[in-house]
Amino acid sequence: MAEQLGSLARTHTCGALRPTDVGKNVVLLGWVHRVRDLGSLLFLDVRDRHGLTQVIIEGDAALLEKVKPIRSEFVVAILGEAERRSADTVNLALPTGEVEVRAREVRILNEAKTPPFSIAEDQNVSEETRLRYRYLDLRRPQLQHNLALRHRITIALRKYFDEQGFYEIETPILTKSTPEGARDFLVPSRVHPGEFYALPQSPQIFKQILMIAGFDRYVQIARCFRDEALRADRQLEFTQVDLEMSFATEAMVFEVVEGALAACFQAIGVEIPRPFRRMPYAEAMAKYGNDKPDLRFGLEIQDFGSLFADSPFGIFREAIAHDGTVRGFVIPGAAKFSRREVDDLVDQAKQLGAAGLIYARYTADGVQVSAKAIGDEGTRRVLEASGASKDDLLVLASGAPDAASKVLGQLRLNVAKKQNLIPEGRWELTWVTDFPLFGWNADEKRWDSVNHPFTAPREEDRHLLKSDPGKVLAKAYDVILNGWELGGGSIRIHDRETQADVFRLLGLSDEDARNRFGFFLESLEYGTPPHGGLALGLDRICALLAGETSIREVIPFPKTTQAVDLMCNAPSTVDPRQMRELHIKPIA
RNA sequence: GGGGUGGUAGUUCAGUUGGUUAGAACGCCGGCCUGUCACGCCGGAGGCCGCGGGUUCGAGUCCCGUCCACCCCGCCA
Repeated sequence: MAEQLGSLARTHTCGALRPTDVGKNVVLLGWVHRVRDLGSLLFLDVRDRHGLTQVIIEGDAALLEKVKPIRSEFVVAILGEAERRSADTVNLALPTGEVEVRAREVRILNEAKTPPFSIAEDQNVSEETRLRYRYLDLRRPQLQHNLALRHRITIALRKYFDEQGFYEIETPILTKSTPEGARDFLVPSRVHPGEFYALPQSPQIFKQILMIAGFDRYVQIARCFRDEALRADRQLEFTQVDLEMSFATEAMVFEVVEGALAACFQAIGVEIPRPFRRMPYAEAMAKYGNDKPDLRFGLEIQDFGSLFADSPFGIFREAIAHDGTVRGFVIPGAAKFSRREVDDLVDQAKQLGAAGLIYARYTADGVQVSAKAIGDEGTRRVLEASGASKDDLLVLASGAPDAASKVLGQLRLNVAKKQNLIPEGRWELTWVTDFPLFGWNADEKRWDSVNHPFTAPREEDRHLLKSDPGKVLAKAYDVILNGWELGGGSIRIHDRETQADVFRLLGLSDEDARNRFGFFLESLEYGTPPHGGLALGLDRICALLAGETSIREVIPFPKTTQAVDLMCNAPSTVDPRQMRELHIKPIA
């Protein structure tokens, strides 16, 4: 049934024809977008990724008979002549709308089953169906546009980094497992029974070794793998724009990365102001309860600890007496919240782990507070300090400073979303700097790296390494866009002793360290330049710039939150022979 | 592992306090139509109400379990 392409070559894409092409003999190759059959007059809209062209079939009974079975998504070749449309039939909605192709011959190159959802209609389809028929979803304008944008961003980055003197260098996909950090994906070795490769969580060690090797500036668009829970902004495999620079200071990394992101924004025609804002980690945690603050809206968290040290409200007084504090934020216009709405806020706070949530507001004849013991005077004082107007609602939580801010920070995001306080089309970029180097792991009673174990401490904090590790701040930084972590990095440790000190603090014995990173520790001793870098999440950049809320919309073949590829049905069982060859056996 | 939202025709959805034969739109199939472009008009087919139990005279609707998709927490150096 299907006819042959033969030596037929397209003369124009489906988005190309203009009035200047009128009179030309053309060959179009593409998919049938829509058929409009008017009896002895029939229109075909033919589509490819470049656009849509109207084809007219008229006055040729044999041809009309031949095209009769054509349905949406058939693949066709159109041979005909480009004609100007009469003034009353031009379609200004189409770039090709001033012309049409009068078909002389139509070849049906392939038929198509009726697709489970329409490519031509812009209808909502459940993500499950879209993922199962991803090849059809990819034909639709949204993903066509998103992947085109991703291409432009990727090209812009490669061009930018080349201009900045970076070499693009590849690193292994089959590499060595390093037990800290995310769960590794393991690949059993056939040649070495019982041994495994790991897929890289990031090319971290390799890029540092490239600095030791003298490559000075390295960049890679690197696939990374982490066997962790999936989210809207996290997939098992994702793409990092990984970079590293020798003799780099934090300021140098910031400048290079700001230029790279500016190049990305140019792909959507947006000029972003530079330099970006910088915010110490401690400030981000205090004001936004979060190390990736969304700065598109206010609702900043304020500290009211000093107002409640002698409060008649025991819960606040006690919190302060035990190194805690009272924090809160103002919800604009929320004074009119009903009992039910404020109860909902309190419930949310409790769900987020708060012991409770107190709210306060002005009323027609004074003030109101949900904890009577605070009293009118105390309520008036805190409302005044918060800057709340008579239309606003103040919410308060007490506890350890970070814990209180964390709950309020999450509540802040919920409220902003629900109250529609997040403006469209705003781009709020910021660096978050001065992360702590270590975090206390209460479960295992030891220090963990907040970033990774190769992150350098700030010089002024080095003396605290042994005496007070929790106070040591790192030369580490994240770059944040609209509440998403776009990337993070650090200046690295480049001397053997500091690296050994850090490993010791992390509870890694010399032997453990040797087993896991021995080759790397050894390499540090052969002339390592000071160096640092960062990795950007390419999927996240593309998603945000495409206006999407999930990176699945910029990844051609993503997995579900249950880590399944619904199109090819991976993962799946394998032939027992394959497993035997790999010396492995399922235990469940 | 925990919390939440959803699952009814190919698709997107509606379906009342549990009560006749489960509806709509688009799509699909057939017919008519010479200027359509979301063509129009006429006719038609299409349902394991996610799956399994239970309550009931009677379940799409109520209860329990389970599966799938999505969002969030934990997790993600």
